[in-house]
Amino acid sequence: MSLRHAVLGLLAERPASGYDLMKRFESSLSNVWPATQSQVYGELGKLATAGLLTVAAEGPRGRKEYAITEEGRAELHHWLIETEPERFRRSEVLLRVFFLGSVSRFEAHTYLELEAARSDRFHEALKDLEGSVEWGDDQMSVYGRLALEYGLRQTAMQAEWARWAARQI
Amino acid sequence: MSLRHAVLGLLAERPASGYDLMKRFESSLSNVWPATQSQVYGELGKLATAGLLTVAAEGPRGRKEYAITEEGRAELHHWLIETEPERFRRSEVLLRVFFLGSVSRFEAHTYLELEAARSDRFHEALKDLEGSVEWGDDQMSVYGRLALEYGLRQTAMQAEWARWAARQI
DNA sequence: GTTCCCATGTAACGGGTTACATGATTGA
DNA sequence: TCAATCATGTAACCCGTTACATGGGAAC
Repeated sequence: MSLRHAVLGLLAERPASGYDLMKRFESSLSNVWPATQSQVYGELGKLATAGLLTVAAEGPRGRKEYAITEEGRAELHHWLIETEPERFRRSEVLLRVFFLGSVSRFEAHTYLELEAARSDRFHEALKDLEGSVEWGDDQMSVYGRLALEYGLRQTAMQAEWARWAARQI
Repeated sequence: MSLRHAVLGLLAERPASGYDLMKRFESSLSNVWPATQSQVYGELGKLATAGLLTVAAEGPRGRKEYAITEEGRAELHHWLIETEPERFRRSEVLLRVFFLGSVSRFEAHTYLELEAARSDRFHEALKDLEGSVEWGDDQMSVYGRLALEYGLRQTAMQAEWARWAARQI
């Protein structure tokens, strides 16, 4: 049920149309909470019906600009502060590790080395992203940087673990 | 589409009934790939129809013991070695971080410290698990330990990151 | 005038969760 | 005999993905 909060969170910063939101999902939230166009438009409709958003303005080409309401802000705050986030679940990488006993040691070793290389590549991609984004003083820049640092630490840890695991075999 | 591979992977070790599989999902895979009872029974039916499993034996109370076929093993091997695992997606913890600008600095700081404490608690729970499991020489023990080490490193990294992030604010 | 970008929506499908429904066997 | 455990299955619902469908406005 977090897509609604992602939408509320983005609109809390400033009003936007569904189209605008999609771009922001793609540019800043894609690694954290991806969403498709049909999902976003659907959710905007539901949130407006529920009174957490309003259509603040209508523009050309049927553009509807949504703005968060007081109830919307209250719901966002409630979610952020008073509810616990879901712990991580479902890792395809780890699921495979459980079954490495069903292939040869050589294949298992290769899998883990490959996984290390993939983590390195992702780590580098995040560093490139860090270098290419124009970081400002806005909300998204400040907190987006914290999230990116998490990604850097995560990918580094994954690569180290995979190399360690490969040595264990 | 990984539930089918989880089922194949468990049955590759030894034949089992749906009921047996559920217990194994709960005891060893719960942190990596949780599954519900209705999912497991449904998947067993589909896999048997597709010829990746067979009903090897029937027991009391309508018990059906499933065994993996050669095609099943081939599919498991193909998935494990020749396909790429999905990279991590959707972190509710990080989604919230993006929106910490919409609450006070004090609340943002508290959230991150709380997150650090939650990571510590999960880390300790994993250590307890490590101490309580009877580790043998079987496939699941060897590779399960690698997965558990990942969890330990992950939770440690999360706690460190959250404390670092709290200091940034 | 044609191509890009802006802009919104619907439909079909698949996977996951929860709840419902049923019943046999074992052991205290 | 009663409770716990073994054992299988179905139905409804929600969420996410992919594909389809449509059209206005701006710039060249």
